[in-house]
Amino acid sequence: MAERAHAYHHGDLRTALVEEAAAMISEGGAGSVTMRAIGGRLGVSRAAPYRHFPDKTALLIAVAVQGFERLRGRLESIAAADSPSRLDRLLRMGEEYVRFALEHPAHYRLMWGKEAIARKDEPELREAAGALLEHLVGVIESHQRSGEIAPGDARGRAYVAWSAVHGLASLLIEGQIDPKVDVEGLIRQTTETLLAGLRIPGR
Amino acid sequence: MAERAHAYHHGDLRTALVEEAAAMISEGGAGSVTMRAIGGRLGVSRAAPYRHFPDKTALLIAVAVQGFERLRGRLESIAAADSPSRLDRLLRMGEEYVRFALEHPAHYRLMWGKEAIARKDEPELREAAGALLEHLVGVIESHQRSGEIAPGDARGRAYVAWSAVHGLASLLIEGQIDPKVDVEGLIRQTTETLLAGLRIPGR
DNA sequence: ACTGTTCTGTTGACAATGTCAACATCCGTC
DNA sequence: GACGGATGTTGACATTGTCAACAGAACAGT
Repeated sequence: MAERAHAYHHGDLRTALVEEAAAMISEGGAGSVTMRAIGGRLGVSRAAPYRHFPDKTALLIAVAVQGFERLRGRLESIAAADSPSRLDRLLRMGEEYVRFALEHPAHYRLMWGKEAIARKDEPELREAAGALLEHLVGVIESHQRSGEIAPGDARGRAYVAWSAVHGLASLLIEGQIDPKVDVEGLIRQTTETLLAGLRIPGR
Repeated sequence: MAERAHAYHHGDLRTALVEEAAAMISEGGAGSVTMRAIGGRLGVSRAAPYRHFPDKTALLIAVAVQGFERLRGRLESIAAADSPSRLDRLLRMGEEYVRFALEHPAHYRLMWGKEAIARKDEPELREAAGALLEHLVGVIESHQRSGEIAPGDARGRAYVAWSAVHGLASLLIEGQIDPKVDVEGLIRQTTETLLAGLRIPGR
């Protein structure tokens, strides 16, 4: 039996835990998620989550994985949509990436593991982030074929692009950017600078 | 008696706390810093730090501020050093930034506040990061005057550059980059792509 | 030197939290 | 209907940050 979305006592507590934890993170940050609090909100006891996750970290990892999957979903829907030009499509993907982080700052922070996730190399998390990267590599390759990005080393160029949008997202949600700055303009400037650099053949 | 110069009073406990906390962070991450542990290592009680910092977060913020200052010091010494060409100097600054993060991953993580620092807008932290940014703006302007970077909006271009190096540093220390990748090459590729993009006038 | 004030450090206590062990309950299957 | 495993509860414990009450040290003014 692969699937069992059956209702035992609570219903589908495992799914409910992940969703409720994500909601609590959005409301009060990852620090506000305690086993007692999440249990209380779902009407179960503090130890109930331990029947579905070995520890709190595992629950938070599930939330982080969900975040990576949703982010990838948003980027893929942009990649799939028709665009006036393919270059514009790539720009919009970069903007969408940053916008996701701005819309869900605490969730995005959790995805990067700094806050509450132990340092262990969690394969689930690595895999979710890896899927995002693979999609980005594919997009880069597609733009290389149409000549808008210099050929060669698609993976390296994908890392460079990822660095740029992740770095900007991180600066923004950590409050390191002057509030007077035009955020939309900065996002656009970043993606355009990035594309200009990628268009030029490296060594 | 040289070791126990001060029986009851420590001497300069405040400074010792910051340095010891930084050392513990390097050894075992920010999670390994507890008031009891740091007190034990310094030979004082668990509550002694409260005579110098209002709470644990304040101590960690002091450590983070120290990190920003040291990073800025390293970048400034590169900026001040003579270089064959100014462009090479800028490349080296970017590489040095990433190298700092790779040498002190836990400390760098702490500087970005995700792990243990409350979400409050701590003016000290903001100021230390701001000083780093101001230095970067100055360097950008100097390169604009010599024509290696397109003119206009030096602050925006500084943010773009900061995003690129911070994003790469973040990806690297969070283990999101395939271990098989040549890290030095990726760093160089990132800085070169960035510079290529900055050389082209945006709108 | 005496004294009082302030700085610095200690100890005891408490609440919050993650987690485990023991127990209870509910479900599908023989 | 009984059984076994999955699911949930309660009690307990260690760890941790933090505060209150206390104590020793330095120092200024007399």
